[in-house]
Amino acid sequence: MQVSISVVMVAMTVIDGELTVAVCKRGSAPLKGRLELPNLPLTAADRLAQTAADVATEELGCPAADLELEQLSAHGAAKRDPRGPAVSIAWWTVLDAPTDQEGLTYLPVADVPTARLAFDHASLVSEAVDRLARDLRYTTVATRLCDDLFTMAQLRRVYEVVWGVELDPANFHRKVTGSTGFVEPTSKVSQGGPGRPAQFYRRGEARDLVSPITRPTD
Amino acid sequence: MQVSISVVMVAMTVIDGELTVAVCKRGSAPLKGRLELPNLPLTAADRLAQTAADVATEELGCPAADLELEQLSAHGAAKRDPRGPAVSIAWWTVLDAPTDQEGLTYLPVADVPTARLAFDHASLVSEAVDRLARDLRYTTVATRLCDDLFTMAQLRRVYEVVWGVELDPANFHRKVTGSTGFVEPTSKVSQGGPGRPAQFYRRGEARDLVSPITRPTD
DNA sequence: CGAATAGTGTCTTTAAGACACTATTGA
DNA sequence: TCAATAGTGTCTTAAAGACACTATTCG
Repeated sequence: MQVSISVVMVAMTVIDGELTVAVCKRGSAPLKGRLELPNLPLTAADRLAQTAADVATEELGCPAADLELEQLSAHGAAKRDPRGPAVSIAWWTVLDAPTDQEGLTYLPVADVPTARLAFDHASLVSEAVDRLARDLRYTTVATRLCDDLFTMAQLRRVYEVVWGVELDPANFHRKVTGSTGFVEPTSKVSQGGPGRPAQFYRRGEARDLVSPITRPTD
Repeated sequence: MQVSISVVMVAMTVIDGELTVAVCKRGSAPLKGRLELPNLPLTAADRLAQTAADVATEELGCPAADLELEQLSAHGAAKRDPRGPAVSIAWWTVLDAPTDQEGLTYLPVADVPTARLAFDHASLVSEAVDRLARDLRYTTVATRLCDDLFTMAQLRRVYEVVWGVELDPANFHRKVTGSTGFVEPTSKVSQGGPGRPAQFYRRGEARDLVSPITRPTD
């Protein structure tokens, strides 16, 4: 059986202390005008990863080279598209800041249940948020939600926003700096805010954490 | 673009202290006679999970109701099939024992690199083994690699085979029995072997472990 | 009996969590 | 000065690992 395949992207970023997801308005039928996740049709069978990169570059307005895209899952649907049966392959990624791509908006994930996203996109967001929350424990993905230079407090706020908890600053600092390859200290310090200036860090080489960051209320 | 989709299954089980994967011989071109993973073409776009269940039932000879199938990943290939471009969607599962389905053999995963599996199936096996090794830490999947009734030593051997390590029987016993919902004790005890008879356990209700089983040499 | 395996007790070490305390800035 | 935030010290508690020890079977 021949089906058409679309590649869908769940791109998350933190804005004003809220976890948000990039969405755009559908420009054509079916469900014209409804919010949906950025996506593109697959144009060649051996271009799965390339099409995901294209979605990032063209729909998200962010060069794929700056991102780490990860495959999430594949879903089938019989009548998504009037032209025939379709399968969607979902990917996810995180951005250190919202892009200002034309037509793209960032929807707080807390508002997704009431935003009536097109097709099964609401469940894809929920799947991606679960995946991100899990990956925060075992990987260094949180550093990709921060700027190139970030303070320990900024990194900690990523965990607090995604997990919806408060973490002890002292223990978090010790845990992160004690995890080989998580962050690298720089000689720069923050300035301007209240309180003692904080040291800036940048991403370390590690992708996986040897010992996980404990998520409270486990 | 219209492509054909195949659903591929990586089914693993332990035989004689070795982790093995179910493979069969290709019956048609291309690569006729080469070993490959069990698979079926997708026949309807909204039947992704159903087709995976069909592969289990028809190719593996194991009713899908007895298994937990999990999606692994999707891969594209331009010239897999001479009839046109194709995408494969891989799933994985574990069996408590090899099935005796006609034409199916169980290949030790250690032999996969030299067995020249068709297409990208060798990398799918490697991806599934990694996933299984990871899931042993965080889930109760190991109980599905055992019979309905199993001893603590049999459960421990699953970990030892997949991880390729030795675990302390005393600490393993305490950790597993102390993990809520992992196993349920029965009143039965083993008999016939050397040494003190062991208590039989059966699977508990839990799917995820509150606190992971530590993998040595982390 | 001794060899083998099951299972418990217990000590040591490590890591997490709580939180007091010091450090350094802006108002 | 105080309020605020950064970061260190240190105590308590929980869990992992090592391994001695007991329990129960077979040959």
